[in-house]
Order: sequence, then structure tokens, then C-alpha cells
Amino acid sequence: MDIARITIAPSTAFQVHDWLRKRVQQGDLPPGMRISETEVAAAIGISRQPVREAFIRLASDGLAEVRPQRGTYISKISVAAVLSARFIREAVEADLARIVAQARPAEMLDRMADEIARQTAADQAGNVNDFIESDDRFHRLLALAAGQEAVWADLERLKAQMNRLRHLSMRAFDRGFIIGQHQQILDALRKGDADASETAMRTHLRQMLTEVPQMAAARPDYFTD
Amino acid sequence: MDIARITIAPSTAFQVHDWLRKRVQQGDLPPGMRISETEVAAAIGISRQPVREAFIRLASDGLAEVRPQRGTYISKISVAAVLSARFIREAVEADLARIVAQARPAEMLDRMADEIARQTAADQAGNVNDFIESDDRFHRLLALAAGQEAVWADLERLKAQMNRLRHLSMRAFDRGFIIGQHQQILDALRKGDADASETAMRTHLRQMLTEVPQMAAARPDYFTD
DNA sequence: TATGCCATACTTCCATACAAGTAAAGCCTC
DNA sequence: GAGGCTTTACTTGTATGGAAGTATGGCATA
Repeated sequence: MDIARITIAPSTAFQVHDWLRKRVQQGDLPPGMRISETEVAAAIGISRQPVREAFIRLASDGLAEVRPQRGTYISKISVAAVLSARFIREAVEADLARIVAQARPAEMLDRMADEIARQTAADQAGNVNDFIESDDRFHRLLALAAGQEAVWADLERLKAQMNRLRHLSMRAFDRGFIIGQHQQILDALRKGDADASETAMRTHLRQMLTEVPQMAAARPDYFTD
Repeated sequence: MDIARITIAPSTAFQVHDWLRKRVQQGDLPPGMRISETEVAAAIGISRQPVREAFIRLASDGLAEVRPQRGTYISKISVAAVLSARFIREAVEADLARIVAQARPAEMLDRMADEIARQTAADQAGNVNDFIESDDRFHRLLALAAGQEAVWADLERLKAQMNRLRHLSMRAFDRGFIIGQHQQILDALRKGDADASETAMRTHLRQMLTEVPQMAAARPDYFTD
């Protein structure tokens, strides 16, 4: 039997945090921008306390920096943090790829193919957000196919800094190239070739090594380290 | 020129968070225990607000769970979260081992040997905390030797759940065995044998796969999932 | 003009009061 | 005794006032 799904209204602080987090990740609140408890509270029409607690959560996410008695600022994108997250992603997804290549779960691979189709459509429509979301789902499906769903949840946390960079870079870089790499990965997985799958995945994720310096050079005011 | 190191007194909320976090990680505050803003505030002699904010941070760490209008509880150790963190560690440290084996930075390898010596001493003295700290330093040195210090910082966050488990299991399991595995890893690194280094590291970190179910069976009230 | 002091207008931090929700014990009713 | 209601004592959530610290512009002074 299905149990009833009871949802209680989330607290104000929770909602504010969620709202701010999304806006930061999408680049709506740019790195370095100053935000103020008073201003946000007034804009929403609530007291300062829930906003303050949302700021604390945002700081825990690494997306904001609270300087006591001075102000709160949207974190600049740490190049070191992005590269670290990238390193971890490569190591983890390389292992995931090997596992999936050996198991070859047909349904999951089909769903990955579906995502590639969606990416092509989003690319042609010029819809950056759709593309990024499908990109994430593609990689998440890999974790699912390897029976390691929780791993992707952990990676999501690490990707926080990377995501912001991606919203900047997606406009500048070739999405068709990314789609091609996804296809290569999927082809190798279907063949059950663990070595080729790992190599394709590592190549794909190393792409970022060239993108990061370019982005940092283009918008130095958005980056640190 | 060196710039002056100015330290400002950390906020009360920060200190409370730090205190609670350490106590949770060392198992002083057991999984499932109920904690209350009012009680902690009274015990320390401050108001509820900073304690409340410390609870929020603790929840962000995954070490506590705030149930609105009901109470706040120390998180039980999520088996899924531990296994996920372990999977990530294996993938990442396998890559790190390969890199270090190829570079063979003499000074770092010597420092890793020092840590093994400290672990032997701590083991004979029966000092669990010293052993765990040295164990962490050993693995951290590996990241340092690979030029990926930031990676270890990210792993630290993921290890939060694992650390609590370790304080439970270290008393039950054979520390001498762990030391031997560290030595095997170091030997392979010194030889510059990337494959052997990777294998030794993976073997070492897979040890946990047998420990986790045993611990969960021994103390089911401490675990979830 | 340059320098040091100071008032002022911010900021985050903490304390306090109250609001809203939960849970459990006690009591009443059947 | 069983079931249901009410009271009561909790819990966390929000609002508000003030404390403490910071940055800035103005002004007096040399």
C-alpha cells in the first residue's frame, strides 16, 4: 500500500534559503554582490530573523560569505573549489562508468539515450537551462545504473560552485561538442567496454580544465584564487 | 612580506556549532539523542538564538535533524551515506595514489612514514583518538603529495558520517591490520608502481564494506537505512 | 593640502517575547 | 476497560529592540 504523502508548509527561512540558492546558482545574484538581511527581509515583507537563518544556510552551501558586522556577500567562484570538485567527479564517474559498462542495464542506457535526444533539442532551441538540467540527468542516470544513487546526491553538493560557472560558460562553449561526448560515452557503455567507457568519461570531464581558466580570464571579478 | 594575522573572536553561534560538531563526531552525543535549544542555551548560559543557529549549521552538516515544533535530534548514521562516501573515497584516493606513485615526492612519502610510526605508537598506547587523527593525516598527505589539497577538504565534509562510525568501530577492529595496509600502500608508492598503489588503496578502503554491516548489526539503534 | 578626530549610518549579532504547532498525560464519558 | 476530549507543558518558528562592531564622510586643525 502507498502511504499518504503528508506535506507541511516549509518554514519561511527554508523557503528564503531555497529561493536565494537557486538565484545564486543561476547567476541571478552575481559573485561578489552584497546582500543585506534588512533589505531582503523588507523586500519579501518578513522579519530579519528568517532571512538571517537563510544566509547561514547559504554560507554552509559555500554560496555566501558572512563577514560579521560588515555585510554578507555572494561568494566569488573559487577556482580551487571548482577544480577540486572536477577532480572528484572524474575519479568517481570513471568508476561508475566501469561498473555500468560491466552490468549494461538496458533500460537505464535507453533513458540515457533519451537525455541525449533532449539535449539535442534544447541545443537547437537555444534553451540553456533545459540543456543543463538534461546534462545533469544524464550523469545522474549513470550513478543510478551503477546502483549508487546516493553518490550523485553527494556530488550535487560538491558541484555547487561548478554549476554557477556552467551557467556562465554554457553560452560561450559548444554544446554540440558536449552532446557528441555523451554519445561516445553511451556507445562505449553499450558495447560493455569498460576501458573505453572510462576513457570517454575522463576525456569528457577534463574538458572543464580548459574552460575554467578561460572563464576566469573573461570575468576576473567573478572569481577568486 | 608577511601580512599580519588578525584574528577576531568568533561568534557565539560559531563556537556552539563547533562544540556540538566535535561532540557528535566523537560519539559523545549519540545518534538519535534529542537536543533542545532551550536546554543547551541554559547549560551554556546564553540565549536560544545562537544555539538555534548552531543547530541549523549542524543540520547542514548532516549531523542533526530539526523537526519543526517537535524537537531536534542527533542524526542516526545513515548506512547509505556512509557507503556513498566510501565509494567516493575509493575512487578519488585511487586516482590520488596513481598520481603520487608517478611523482614520488620524497619528502611527502617520508612524512607518510612518520604517520605510520605514530599510528603504531598510538595503537600500543591504546589511544584511539590519536590513531584516528594520524590515520586522517596519512590520507591527507596523499592528497597533498598529489597537489590536490582542496580535494581532501571536500572529502572531509563527506566523511562526517563515516567519522562517527569509526569512533565506534575502532575499538572493535584490528588497528594493527590497518597499519599494515598503510605500509603496503606506502611501499607501492615508493616503488612508483601505480597499479600496485591503486590496488592497495582500494583494498584498504574496501575494508569498510565488511565493517559497516557488522557495526549496524551490533548497534541497530544508532543506524538508519 | 594633508591629517586626525568624530559623528553618523550602516552591518551583523544576541536577547527577549510571543506565536504556532506537537505530544502526552489526565480525565471524563460510555 | 476503551475511546475521545481537554488541558498543559513542552518544542521550534518569527518578530523586534538594542548591543557591538565597521566604514565613511565631514570637519576642525596644523
